[in-house]
Amino acid sequence: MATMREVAKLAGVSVATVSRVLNQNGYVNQETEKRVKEAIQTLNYKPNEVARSLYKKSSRTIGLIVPDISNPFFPELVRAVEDVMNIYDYTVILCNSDEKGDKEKEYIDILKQRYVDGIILTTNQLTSEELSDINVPVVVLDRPLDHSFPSVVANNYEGARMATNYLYKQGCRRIAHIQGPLHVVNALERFRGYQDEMKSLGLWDETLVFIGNYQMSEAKIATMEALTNQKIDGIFAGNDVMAAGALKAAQQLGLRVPEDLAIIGYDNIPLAEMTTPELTTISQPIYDMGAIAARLLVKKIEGKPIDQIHHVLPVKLVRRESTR
Amino acid sequence: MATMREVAKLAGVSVATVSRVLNQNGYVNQETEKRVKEAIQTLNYKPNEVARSLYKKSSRTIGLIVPDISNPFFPELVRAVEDVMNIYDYTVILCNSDEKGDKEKEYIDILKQRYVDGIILTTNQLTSEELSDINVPVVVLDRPLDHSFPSVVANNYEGARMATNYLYKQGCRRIAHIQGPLHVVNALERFRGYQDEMKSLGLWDETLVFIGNYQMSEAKIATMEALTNQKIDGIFAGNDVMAAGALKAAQQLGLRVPEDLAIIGYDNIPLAEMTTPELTTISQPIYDMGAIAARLLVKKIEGKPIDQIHHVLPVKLVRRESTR
DNA sequence: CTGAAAGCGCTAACAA
DNA sequence: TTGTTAGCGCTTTCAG
Repeated sequence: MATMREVAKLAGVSVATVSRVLNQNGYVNQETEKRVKEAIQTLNYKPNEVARSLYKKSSRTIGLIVPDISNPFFPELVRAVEDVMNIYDYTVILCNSDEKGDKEKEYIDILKQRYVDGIILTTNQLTSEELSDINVPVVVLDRPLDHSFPSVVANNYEGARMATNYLYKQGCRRIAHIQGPLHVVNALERFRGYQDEMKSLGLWDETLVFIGNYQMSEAKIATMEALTNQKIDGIFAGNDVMAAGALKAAQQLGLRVPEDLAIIGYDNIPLAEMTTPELTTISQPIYDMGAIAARLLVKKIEGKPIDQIHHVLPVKLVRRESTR
Repeated sequence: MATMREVAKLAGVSVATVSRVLNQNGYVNQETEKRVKEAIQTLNYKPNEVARSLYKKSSRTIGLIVPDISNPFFPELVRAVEDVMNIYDYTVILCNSDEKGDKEKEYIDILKQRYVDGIILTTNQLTSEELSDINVPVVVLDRPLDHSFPSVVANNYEGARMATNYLYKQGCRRIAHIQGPLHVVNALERFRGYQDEMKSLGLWDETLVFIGNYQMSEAKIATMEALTNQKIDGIFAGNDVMAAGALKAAQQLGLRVPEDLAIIGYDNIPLAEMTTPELTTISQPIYDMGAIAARLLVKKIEGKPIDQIHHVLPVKLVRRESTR
């Protein structure tokens, strides 16, 4: 890797001049500019980003903290963030927090030590007080915190009501809910949406609620148990992975889906089209969420005006085969 | 963020001394060491990694280039790499190449500009000549290149023979193959394994081979067509995603799986357990592959001796419900 | 329009 | 055992 000094020498100018043509700031003679550009070409010079970062206190890098990239909801989100950041010439450091506040904090420190220009957080173990002294632009994605940071979330509450109501309209009256971990805000909101809808339908019964922890295996076990002990004709699962688990349980018990039991998931991850029957689900604009968050972060970093701080994206029902 | 100078001032010593206690090199008085440590504590000092990188020409960061994180094979691989790198205090920059040589090259340049200490490549668009002047430690993962770089791959050829032979032993005689994109080395090897096994079984017939491009939808369409035009009693799909597509096609045509048609996939991604029937598949130790590659890279970076340069990990057959 | 020089925060000789 | 100094490669005043 050639250095700027070498380019300068070859072009017969000072490093300051090279820097000027590189960053297109300051005045520089047409002639010299051409010579410098040639030198850059022949040496295949690429500026050293580390040196640049040290001076600028900014690294054209952002941190992206997700709970776990192997959770099928996140790959698309991560991809979207990477795509957008790539357009703006930022690089992304990926961090898996496993929903642990400690790991999140640790990563935030590590990222700050590297002069990241911003952080996208997909997590909510940290309170906003703990984040208050972070002094790096932050955008919160998928997991709302409070109103102190720009955020991009989908309308979990509405989606849950929509799902529950759809099952009702399909004729279900004993509608169970398999809930995700309630310390995860969106799981809580989905539960609330379900609860409110059931109440307004006059169908609320707390024994219809089960814990699935966003895991297929746990959801399957919980569903097995629920289905054998209760009369249930519809299930609203807190995510698609749990819906797949519920589907398995139903099939194992010899129930027909959707005839005997309707199932609806949440997220619309690729898996939802791969099961048989395919899953009816609430679709979140996952890619858009990531892309919007990334754009928001870039604007914050560059100090550009932000028209809207909090984005609540609409969700929609995708009818497939697991409901009538 | 406090700087070293501030720590030095507070402790009443020179920055050199602070550096010494920080890096535990050189001699330093017990007393002063204590004072320095206190100062570090009270200021909550964290060394500036960028400055450190500039001097050391090393950033405790590695680049991980994958084709596409949304392809369900990669999240687990990425997770493994991140986990291991995290243990050794390295940070990972994620790059999606979409199998494009240009993007790969571009990312490699960007990574080098940032003084990454190493790169893990999960791709094979670049020839080893193009990579020869890279002068950064590289480990090749999942997609073998040639023998110039350390590599970690699973035994694709054996896996394919195993899958094909298993279908044969289950009584299948007209065994089709849905192949992945042949410019992807592992897809090619799986095809070769299938071909060789079919030949040695005396069953080889080139009209039994279809293109699925590692995509569910394409595999579904190809299977539909194949199934209506041909007599086929077994399908070996180049990956699980395509196996899921084949399964859908079969079900849509009213074929029973595995009774009328046996299907076997490849990869053993989580999806394989979510379909009904669950997919019999060839299991690759995905997490291990990532972890071994990461360990290999760390050893290369730290100049430690490497006992084995090329790792070909064994695969195994996982019997589930899509075969008899 | 251009160059010299200082400095981003850290590390590693070299002296003391 | 400690401080001084130079320098990693770049950017930006400040003089010319």
